[in-house]
Amino acid sequence: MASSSAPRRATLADVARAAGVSTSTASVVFSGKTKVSDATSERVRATAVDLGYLGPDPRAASLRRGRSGIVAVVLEGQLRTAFLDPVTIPMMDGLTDGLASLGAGVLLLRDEPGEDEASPLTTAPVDAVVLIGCSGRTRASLEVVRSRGLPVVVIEGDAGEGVPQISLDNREAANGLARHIRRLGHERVATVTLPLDSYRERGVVNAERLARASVDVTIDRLAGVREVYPDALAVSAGSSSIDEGVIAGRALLADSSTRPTAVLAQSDLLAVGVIRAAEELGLRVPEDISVAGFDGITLDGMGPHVLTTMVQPAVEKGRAAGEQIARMLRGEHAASLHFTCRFRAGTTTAQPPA
Amino acid sequence: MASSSAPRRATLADVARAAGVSTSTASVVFSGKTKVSDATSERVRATAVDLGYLGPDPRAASLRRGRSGIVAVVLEGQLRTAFLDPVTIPMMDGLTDGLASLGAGVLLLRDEPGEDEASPLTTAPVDAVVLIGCSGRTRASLEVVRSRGLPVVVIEGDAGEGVPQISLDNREAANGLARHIRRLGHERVATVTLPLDSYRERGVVNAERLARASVDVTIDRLAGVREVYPDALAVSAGSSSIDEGVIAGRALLADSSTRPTAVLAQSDLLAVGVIRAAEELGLRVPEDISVAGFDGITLDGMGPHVLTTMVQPAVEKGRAAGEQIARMLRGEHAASLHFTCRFRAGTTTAQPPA
DNA sequence: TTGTAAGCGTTATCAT
DNA sequence: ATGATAACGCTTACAA
Repeated sequence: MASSSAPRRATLADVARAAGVSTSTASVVFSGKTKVSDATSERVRATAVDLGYLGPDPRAASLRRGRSGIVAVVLEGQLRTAFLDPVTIPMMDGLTDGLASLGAGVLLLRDEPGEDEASPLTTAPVDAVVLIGCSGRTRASLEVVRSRGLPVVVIEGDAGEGVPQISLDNREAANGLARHIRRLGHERVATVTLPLDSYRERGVVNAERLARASVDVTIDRLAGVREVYPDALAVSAGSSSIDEGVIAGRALLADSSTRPTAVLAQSDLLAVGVIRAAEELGLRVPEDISVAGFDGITLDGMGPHVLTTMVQPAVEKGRAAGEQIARMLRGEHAASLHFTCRFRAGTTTAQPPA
Repeated sequence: MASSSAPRRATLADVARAAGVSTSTASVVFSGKTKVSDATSERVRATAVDLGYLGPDPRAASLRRGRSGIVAVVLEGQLRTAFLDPVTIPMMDGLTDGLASLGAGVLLLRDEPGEDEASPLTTAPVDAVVLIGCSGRTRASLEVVRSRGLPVVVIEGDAGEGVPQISLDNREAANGLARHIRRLGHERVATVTLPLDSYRERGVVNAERLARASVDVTIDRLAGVREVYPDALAVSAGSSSIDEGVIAGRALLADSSTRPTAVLAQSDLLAVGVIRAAEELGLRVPEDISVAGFDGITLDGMGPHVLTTMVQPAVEKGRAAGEQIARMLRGEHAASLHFTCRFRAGTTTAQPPA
């Protein structure tokens, strides 16, 4: 069918010419932005089919319009790592929702380890950028974004001066959880934290390590607990996962003489791990030991337990980010938004053993 | 600083003029495609800074180049659903890897429920498309993609005529697992399948339901098992998750008179659920009952068990898709690729009880 | 309802 | 090493 030498693709101009109309009319036939008589519309469409015209080229349209309809989301590290965190996915879902009014798609970018100068972020035809978990390497991305003059929103991170951010009441929520534990009568309480920095070292969090910590979420949630239990023993996990929770849980619970009666984990996954570790050691939850989490994710495979936790509005956070982006692209003023967690009493916390 | 009326952004032409060079020279200063004397390069860069030029506009560049550097990935349904499947994430990681040689980013699109005519896929400035799990609604996406004349690769799905696809030896692998079970001496074997279609109904899979099934993965894995155990009882799960595995497991194991000695689950998550159900019922795995999975994902929180399973090369599948896309964009011929699973003997299968 | 015309900001080719 | 020039394919005031 096709001729042998690469036949230049038909363009809107070709169609217009062949149909005997102006390019503007042809354009409008496809965009529907203006009324066109049925007759011409038909004729143009037919000619388009004849010539094998495949519809307006989005690249040309986006140049002309000054919009590509694409918003970049910059995630830390490997996709794998980012999506391991169960709150990421609902958040992304919310984001696509919030962006829906723009009809914008989401371009996934990872912040490259740095050496490579040509970050895709430099050359991607995006209208705006969402930065997630602005820590360490993400700051470099922020620089690129600012130097390109793109609208940007940061989720769970501090981008400083006038960058709208979507934040969570991490300290207050952790504090609330700790108060719940205190109300139950617990006195010996320990906490399992998320990683303190990109090195993700496990172990007891002392003053020195804490001073060097760079992940705000971790710092804030810990601060909230320490407001109630200033001397709570804290151990850091290598990541937010059940396995890490098990490791931390064993470390915390193995020695029955120093064993806490309650453990506050900084994520639900870690909490589940702590529960596993407790069960391994023959401890019953919550009779022998209380465990609370953080996030309020829907956890597959939890069995009969309902985790006591702080439910964070993950979808809403994402949606809010999307909506602020939409505002900025409409030329409106975008604001920082602060979300609060909701306490959920579960079956994993109770009074300490007598 | 900035003047009050919206000051048109500086363009490359502005910079060139102000620096006293041609636009082509200015362009090359930024792209590095040709040698430029240090002197001019410096001057152009300095002028750019002076004028507040933010670098070449990717939208214009992509029109001129005919490339946007973006590849769309179409997922079924909500992001949430797509990413619930633990193989999706490594696959996406592989995909971004495979695409890295192009410097292309990945645009996440969900196949909309249909009514909305203006699918983002119609207007997104993408160079190519990857379709995942081509079932049902995804076919509509395929139509759009073809009518736009975009290069496309399908993962785990049949797009027919000349569309490169990345496939897995689902039937053979399931068969291998079943043979492993038979070698161990099992005779009463049941299987838990993935959903049969988009209705995702749970329950016994009879001939009638099987005839109406539309998900190839499910059909093929079941076929592989039935080659070895033609009469194996099959129950379908509502999704690939631990909770669904528990439900199916209870149904299968509750009645001790009809209880199978081995259960082949079509995914690792389902297998974990079956194991939970077994333990609930006081059955030991693998002493009382053997359980095998499928996928070979790294499963957080599995404890001491190592699942007997077929490890599928998820990352490689994604990478392969990316590489085929890269070939097509270079004008080379792209091929369909077939991947095979690798058997992994774990601790969850053994001889049937005596 | 349709046409005219002026870009959108860049890059590639080919000279010089 | 640099410059002139021609696209790239479309949208949108504005005019008719």
